Amino acid sequence: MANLQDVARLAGVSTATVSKVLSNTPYFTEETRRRVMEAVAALNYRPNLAARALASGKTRIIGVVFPYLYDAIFKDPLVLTLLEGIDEVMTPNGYSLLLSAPRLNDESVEDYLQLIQSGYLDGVIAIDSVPNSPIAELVTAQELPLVVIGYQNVAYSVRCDDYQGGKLLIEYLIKLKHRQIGIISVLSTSNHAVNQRLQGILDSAHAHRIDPQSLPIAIGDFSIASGERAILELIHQHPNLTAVICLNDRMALGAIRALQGQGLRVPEDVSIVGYDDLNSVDFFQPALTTVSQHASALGQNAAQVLLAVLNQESPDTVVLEPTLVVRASATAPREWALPLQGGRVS
Amino acid sequence: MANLQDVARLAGVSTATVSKVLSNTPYFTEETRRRVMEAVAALNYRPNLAARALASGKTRIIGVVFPYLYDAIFKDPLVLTLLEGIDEVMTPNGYSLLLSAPRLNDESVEDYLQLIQSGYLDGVIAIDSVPNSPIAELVTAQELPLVVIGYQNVAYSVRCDDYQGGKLLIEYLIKLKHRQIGIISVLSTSNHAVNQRLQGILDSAHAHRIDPQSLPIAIGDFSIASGERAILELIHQHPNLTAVICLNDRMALGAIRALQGQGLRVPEDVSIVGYDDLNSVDFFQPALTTVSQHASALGQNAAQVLLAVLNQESPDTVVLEPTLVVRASATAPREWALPLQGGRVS
DNA sequence: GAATATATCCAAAACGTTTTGGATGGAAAT
DNA sequence: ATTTCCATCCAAAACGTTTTGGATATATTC
Repeated sequence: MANLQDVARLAGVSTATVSKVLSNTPYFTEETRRRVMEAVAALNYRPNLAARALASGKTRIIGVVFPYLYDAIFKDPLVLTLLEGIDEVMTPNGYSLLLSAPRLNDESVEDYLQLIQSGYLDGVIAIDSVPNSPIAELVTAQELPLVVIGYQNVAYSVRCDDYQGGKLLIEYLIKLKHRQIGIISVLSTSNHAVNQRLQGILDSAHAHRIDPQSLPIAIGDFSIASGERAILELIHQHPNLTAVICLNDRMALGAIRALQGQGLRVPEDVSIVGYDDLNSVDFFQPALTTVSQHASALGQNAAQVLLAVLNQESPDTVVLEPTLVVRASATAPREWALPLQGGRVS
Repeated sequence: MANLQDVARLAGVSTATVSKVLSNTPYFTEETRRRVMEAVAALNYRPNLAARALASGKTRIIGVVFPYLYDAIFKDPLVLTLLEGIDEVMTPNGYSLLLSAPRLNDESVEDYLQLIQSGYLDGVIAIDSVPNSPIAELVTAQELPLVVIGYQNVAYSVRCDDYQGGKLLIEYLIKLKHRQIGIISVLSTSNHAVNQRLQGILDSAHAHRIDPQSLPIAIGDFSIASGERAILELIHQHPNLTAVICLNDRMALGAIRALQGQGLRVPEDVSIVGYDDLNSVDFFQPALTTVSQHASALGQNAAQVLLAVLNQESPDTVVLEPTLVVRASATAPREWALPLQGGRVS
C-alpha cells in the first residue's frame, strides 16, 4: 500500500503538495499537478480513510439508525425503501451508509453511544418510530448533525403527514357512506406516526359528527398475525361494523385473510383499508386500498436535508403529503344491514 | 471531547496504561484499573475510532456489498433478510455494517475501489448475483477478507444449493404427473444462482426421461411485470403446458396474475411454482408453492464464516440445503387434456 | 547478597493524512 | 534599488490512538 510519502517521493514534491493537489487546491503549476497525478497513477495510490478521518475530522460516513422494535425493522419493507431513497442521494455525494439497528437495551445503547461519540460519523439519519426513544437525544447531545424521519422535536426532521393520512382514510370511508367503522391500531406507546394517524381519524370523525368514542379500537402489533387476531375480536364484539381501518398494511392483510377464513367477503361484507402502500399490496385479493407515505421520497428528502445541514445551512422541516391509493378492498356498504352473525365468529 | 491524554492526566498514569487497561491487558493493579476507570467515567471518555483505526489497522467495520443490477437490489426483499442475518451475528461481535451498492459503471467501480482500498474495512461480505462481476476480484486483490454469498470462485463462500433447488421443483411437478412443463427464467448472463436452478431443472428432467430441449423457456428480468409478459408468451406458444416453473417468486406472482387475468385458474388450469419463498407469498391466492433458500441463515452463515476468517481460521464453504415449500399453486394436472384455447390468449 | 525473574508501568514511535505557518523565488510597484 | 506582492511549494505540527522497548521496583532463587 503506497502512502502519501511514497507518492511525494516519486513525484519529487512534499506530502503537503500531494495532499493539496489531490484536493484541487489552487496555486500549483500544471507541471506539478501532472507529476503528482502520474505518481499517484504509477503507485495506484488511494488515500487511507482512517488517517484522513483523523486528520480532517470528517469521515464521509453517515449513520442510518433504525431503532429495533418488535424485531420489525428488518421485516418492514418500508425500511428498505427508505434506505434506497437515502442511498440514492447520499452515495452520489460521496457518502457511505453505516447501518445501525440498536436494540433498546442498556448494552446496545452503550454500543450505540460508542458509535456516535466516536467521531466516526459525519451525520445521522434516524427513524423515530418509538416515542421518547433516547436515540435522538443522544445524537443531538453529541453535536452530530442529525435528521430524524418522524416527529421527534429536533432541529431537522422530515416526515409524511400521518395525521392527514388518517384523515384521508376515514373521509374516504365516510364518503362511501360507512358509519360503523372499526380501527386496528397499536399500543399508543409504540409508534409515533401511528398515533398521529389515529388522531387524524378521530378528529375527522368528530368533524363529521361521528362520536370518536364510538369507534371501536382493537390493538395489534404491526404484524400480519396480530391483524388476524384483532379483526376477529373486533367483528365479534361489534358485528355491525361495515369498515375497518388498519393502521398499517400488514395488519390489514391479516385482517382480510382472517375475514375470508370466516367466510366473509372483502369488501362486500366488510371494507378494509390499510396504511403504507407496501410494494405487494396491489397484488392481494382484493387489492388493498391504502395510503402511500412516499417512503422513497422521504428517504431522499432526509438525505437532502442532512446534506444541507452538513453544508452549514438550516433547511426547513419537510412534510410530505400522503396520497390515498384507491383499490378494491373498500366499497360502499350494502344498504340492507345484513347481520354478520352468519359468519362463524369464533 | 475528552481524549486519552485527558484521562491519563486525571488518573495520573500514562496514555499507554489507559489504552491497555481499556483493552483488558493483564499486569495492572486493581488500584490502577480503578483509577483509570474512574477517570474514564468522570470525563465520559469514548475512544476515537478513526485514531484507533489508524493506529491499529482495524476498523471493526465490514462492508456489505450488493452489486446494483436492474435496480433490483433495494426492491428485492431477500436482500433485507440477508442483511438481517448478517447483522444478527456481526453486531453482537462488535462489528458495524457499511452498506455499499456500487452500480456497475466505471465511476461507481472507482468509488468502490476507493472504499475497499482505503483501509476502512476489516472485511467484506458480497453477493455475487452477477456472473463475472469484477467486485470479488477487486476485493481479493486487496487481501481483504472476503466471503461471497454465491458461486464465485473465491476462498470463502456461502450459498444455498440452487441446483438442488431446481431439482426439487421439477421433481415435485413430475411426481404430480406433469409432463408439459414450461420455464420462466432470466438471461443467462444476469444471475449465477438462477443459472444453477435452471441447470438442476434440465438435468433432472433428463434423468426422468423428459427431453430438456422440449421444455419451453421464456425470459423475464425478475420483475413481476416480466413474469406477466413471459407467461402470456409461453401459454400462447405452448397451449398444452400444465405447469410452469418460475425461477423467482416475483415472476411467479406476475405469472399467476396474468393467468387469472386471462380467465385461467391456478392451479386447476396451470400449476405455477416459484423460487425464494418471499415473506408474503403464502398470502397470495393461491398461496405460492416455492423453494426456500433460507436467506436469513445464509446471512448468518456468511457472517460466521467472515468472523472465522478474521480470526485467522480457514472455514469451509457452507452449502445450505434448499427446502420445498408446498402450498396451493401447484396440483396434479387434470387427466383430461382440456385445450387451453378456451382462455383468451391475446 | 548477588542474580534472576516477575509484575507494573511509562516514554516515545508509529499509523497516514490535513493543515498551519512560513520560505523562496520572481514580478510588479515605488 | 529597494520594497511589496503573489504564486508556488515545503517542513513540521497535529489528529488520538496502539504498540514497542524498555525502566523500575519487588519478589524469588541460588
